[in-house]
Amino acid sequence: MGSRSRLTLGDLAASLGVSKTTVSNAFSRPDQLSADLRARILEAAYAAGYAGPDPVARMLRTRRAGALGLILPESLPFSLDEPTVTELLRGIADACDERRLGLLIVPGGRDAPDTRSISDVAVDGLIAYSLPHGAAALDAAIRRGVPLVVIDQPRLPGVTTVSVDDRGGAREAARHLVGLGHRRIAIVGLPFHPDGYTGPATEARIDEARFDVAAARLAGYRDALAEAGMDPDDAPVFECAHSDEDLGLEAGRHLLGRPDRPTAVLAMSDRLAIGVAAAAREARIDVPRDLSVVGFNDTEAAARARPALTTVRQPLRLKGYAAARLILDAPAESEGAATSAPGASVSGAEAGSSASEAVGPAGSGAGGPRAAADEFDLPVELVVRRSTAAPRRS
Amino acid sequence: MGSRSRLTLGDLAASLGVSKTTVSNAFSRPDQLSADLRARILEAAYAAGYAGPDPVARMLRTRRAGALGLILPESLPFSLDEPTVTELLRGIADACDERRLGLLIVPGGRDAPDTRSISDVAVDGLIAYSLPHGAAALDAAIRRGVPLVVIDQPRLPGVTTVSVDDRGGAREAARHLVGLGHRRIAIVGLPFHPDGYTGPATEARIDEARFDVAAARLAGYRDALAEAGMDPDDAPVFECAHSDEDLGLEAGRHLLGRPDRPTAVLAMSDRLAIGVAAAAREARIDVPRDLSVVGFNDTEAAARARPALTTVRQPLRLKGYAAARLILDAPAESEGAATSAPGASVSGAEAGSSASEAVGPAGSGAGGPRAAADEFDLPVELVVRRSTAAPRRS
DNA sequence: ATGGGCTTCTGAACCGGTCAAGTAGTACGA
DNA sequence: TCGTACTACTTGACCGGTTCAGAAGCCCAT
Repeated sequence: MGSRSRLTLGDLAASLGVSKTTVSNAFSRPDQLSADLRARILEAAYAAGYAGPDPVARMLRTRRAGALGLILPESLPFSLDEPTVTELLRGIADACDERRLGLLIVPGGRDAPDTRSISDVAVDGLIAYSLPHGAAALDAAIRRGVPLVVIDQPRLPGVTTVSVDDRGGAREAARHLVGLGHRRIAIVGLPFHPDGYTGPATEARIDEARFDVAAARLAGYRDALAEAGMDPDDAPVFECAHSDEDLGLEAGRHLLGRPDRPTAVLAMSDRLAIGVAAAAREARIDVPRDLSVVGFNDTEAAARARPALTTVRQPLRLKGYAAARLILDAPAESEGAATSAPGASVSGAEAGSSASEAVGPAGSGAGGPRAAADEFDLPVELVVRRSTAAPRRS
Repeated sequence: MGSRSRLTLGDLAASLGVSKTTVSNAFSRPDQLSADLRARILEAAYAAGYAGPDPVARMLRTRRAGALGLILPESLPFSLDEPTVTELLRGIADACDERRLGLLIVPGGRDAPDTRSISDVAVDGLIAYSLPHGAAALDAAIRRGVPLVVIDQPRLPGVTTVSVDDRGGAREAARHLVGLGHRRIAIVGLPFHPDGYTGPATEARIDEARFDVAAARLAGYRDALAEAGMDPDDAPVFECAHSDEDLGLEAGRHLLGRPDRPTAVLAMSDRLAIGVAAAAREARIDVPRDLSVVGFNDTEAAARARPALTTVRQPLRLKGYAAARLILDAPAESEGAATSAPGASVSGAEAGSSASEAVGPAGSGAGGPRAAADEFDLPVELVVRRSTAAPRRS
């Protein structure tokens, strides 16, 4: 009784007649004191209702927070609908669980100017996912000083980046259609800008795209169209503010209503593709006989769709895992016994050794012992299912 | 140059010839210094690459972590499959976003003896979801000293609890079947114990159930059976280790293969119910003509199922929101202008006022100004769809 | 006896901020 | 001319641990 303030390690030490250090050791370094005394201390602590050293005080001294921070492009309630995000989360959580680290989802509007939440959070590292180019949050994350890995964002000098070969995957997807004989191909895009716009994408919006994924995939599509001798700019692009079935439906209605109806649609996500297929069904256009549809990501829904969706598979979970591992392996870690990752091993992403992995545009430094390579592109793979076929003779 | 250590607020102050306090104020209390000086400080900070006060040091002094901790019954990769968890997460995130708080997912096996992760995490409050009775994690959470709210767990004296009326909902579900004329009713249960067991539930497992939800729902089912003059113990109970379609399928196969095939199944979750329906389809048993199936939770899948699932709706998102609000409103907060919650308002869960809401078994204290009531039961509602019908005359 | 090596425990500095109280300096009203 | 009030800034304690460099005691070989 008496003092109303919480019990501290010091109080406990005093009441036991030992030093703070010893009590501290009882909790954190059992080998530094006799088993006897330790038992006595723990017992007294328990009896007094002392739950152990204050985590924040400990963090301050040890400089470790025991958690990774994750910055998402949308608020969590929204993001949980997005299979790409949940898969990514699983991958990150895999890595966190291995190390018994917490996963802290950083609050706040992502393209908002207020970045307090990012500088105010106690984490050992930050992962930023699919932030728009130039986002204030990204700046704050960089300045924050903790190890940072960005996923699906434009390369920034000095910032470790994890992505997949979006452009290559998109190119494969488009080549697939071109190879089947399609010449009237429309594109349904992920957002180029974080402004909520849905509608035909103007060339200006595309040129100044702030979302890397949309830009890269579009570039890949156009690569293939150009290869085939077509004018890439002829393919109409319908931009959707989010990746969801409803907007895909809207895009599909728009594109299928055009006079020179496309014979194939390249959608930048499975959800959009599924929406497009729904629009086709609505208009009694058969997929794939009268319309081929290609998605992206190869989420579960793609295989379940009817017809099953041709799409581009990307290793989403691995992407999350790799990002987390890159942060966790970044600082010290003498690379000793490789007992860390049971099972999975980030393909080509094991830090160190092959700095040849770095393909950064602006050659990132003089190749010296720069801790880790700073760009990792995971492979993608075209998965051909039943939603694509040769166009009918017209 | 020189010192290799990170720049601190003190360094900055020294280099500017002002006091630490003033620099601190420049960041955290703009009104405490002249705009001029503030601008100069911020500029110098920016130039020096100082990202703002160290969050951990700040936390130590202010005793606020800016984050809520969430303890889940399973690891995150697993939990993300579970619609009940994601809905709950949304609700919690809603509340966190309102207050710009982070959401920290606490790592570690939930029924594991190692609770370090819980005492080592920097949070302003903890939410524990559906932990088994007697879990070490729960103990640790209680001892931790921060505000704690448990969801879907047995009432514990002094611990704020948020649940829904599981028993009442289950009772309604069973009454519905009884009312339709069913007499041979089987039950497919959520786990009673965290031991991974799947199979017929022995009476011993049920009596010592460690998961409150399963126990409460079973009790509700049995209430209704008893009301109808049936022996509640006659209804076979098949326990599933997790709530998923595959185990529901397994349960269905088991129950439908019995000599005295049930005419109806009460499943403790929609996913289990959907699995049971799949088993029926497999055995060419028509739902609802030859078998009625009732789920629980009313997740999205229930409405989408074919036939659409009769189920018990519970406000999952609200449950999460309410839990978070109870934590956030727990300590100070002078209840001034109610500008806090835009839109939503926890029905019956606004702290303060009606302490009559408290129905705790062990009268929680002498009714004095005990900050908040400590039990909140949200309502549930039976939703009748197409998966239930009267049994055929046999 | 002497001294090295161990185990066990202590004292004071430190982690990087925030807070309450206090000191100047200036303005205002009587 | 003084008291009051307010603004702009400073001082020193404090948040609750951990860490590093010893000190004290003990065992054992030399």
